[in-house]
Amino acid sequence: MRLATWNVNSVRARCDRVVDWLQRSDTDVLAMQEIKCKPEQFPREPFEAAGYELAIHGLNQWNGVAIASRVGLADVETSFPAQPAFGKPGQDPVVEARALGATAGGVRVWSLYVPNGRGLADPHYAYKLEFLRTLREAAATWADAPTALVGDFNVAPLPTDIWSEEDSEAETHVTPEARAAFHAFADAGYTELSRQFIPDERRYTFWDYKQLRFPKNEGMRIDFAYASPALAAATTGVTIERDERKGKGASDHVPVVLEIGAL
DNA sequence: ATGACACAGAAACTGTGA
Repeated sequence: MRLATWNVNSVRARCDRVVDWLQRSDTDVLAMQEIKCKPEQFPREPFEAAGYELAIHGLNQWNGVAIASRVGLADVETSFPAQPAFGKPGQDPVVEARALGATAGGVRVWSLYVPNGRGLADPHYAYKLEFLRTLREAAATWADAPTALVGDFNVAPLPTDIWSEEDSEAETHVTPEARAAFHAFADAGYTELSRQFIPDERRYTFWDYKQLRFPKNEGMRIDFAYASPALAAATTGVTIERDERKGKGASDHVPVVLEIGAL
């Protein structure tokens, strides 16, 4: 089975490219982030015509997560236990559309879009750390089953996971706190599989649209796949689909794909 | 060889992303 994660940066703007890649890559399950729409706005038809079922969680034009599967899709959850809410001062906090769980092909798949953090003094940064902490606590209770925590973690865990640690637009991605919160999933029994299979430096999953970042390979590795022990043992390979960043109409992120054998 | 921000809606601008 092939399981992928991809921050698509609007599924409506990217629909053709996403479905085309799904079929070309022979992917069975795709966890998407930043679909940027409500369920009723999601372009279901091309996915269903290609043989995929859908689970969709979106509240408005921001965030939004989905899972497409052609190997079954069951037991959908639209948040994890104790997932934190966020709201601007004076607004009611909302549990945003940043997590979606479903069982596909025998794997409990969580499509995750970790908050950006915005700035070190911004409440969004505390929200990001709290999101990672509560997710890890929930994940610790799932570790006995084949479980995949995949998505955009918005953390560059190693200095070599970012083209420049001085990039002010990514200051919340490289702090000791954010990196510790990322690595803590290992304490819950999980293995990050892209690192295990692709230890090379400067192998990024995101390149900003601005300033020729992609042709200059000035990016970040921020999309990851944490696996519980049973899933980690069954995974035989990982790829980063760098070619999907090329050309007009690309997302600023590319897919990360797990090749999974018998569980 | 990949190419000089993009997406959505509150819309001819702002919020958001990273």
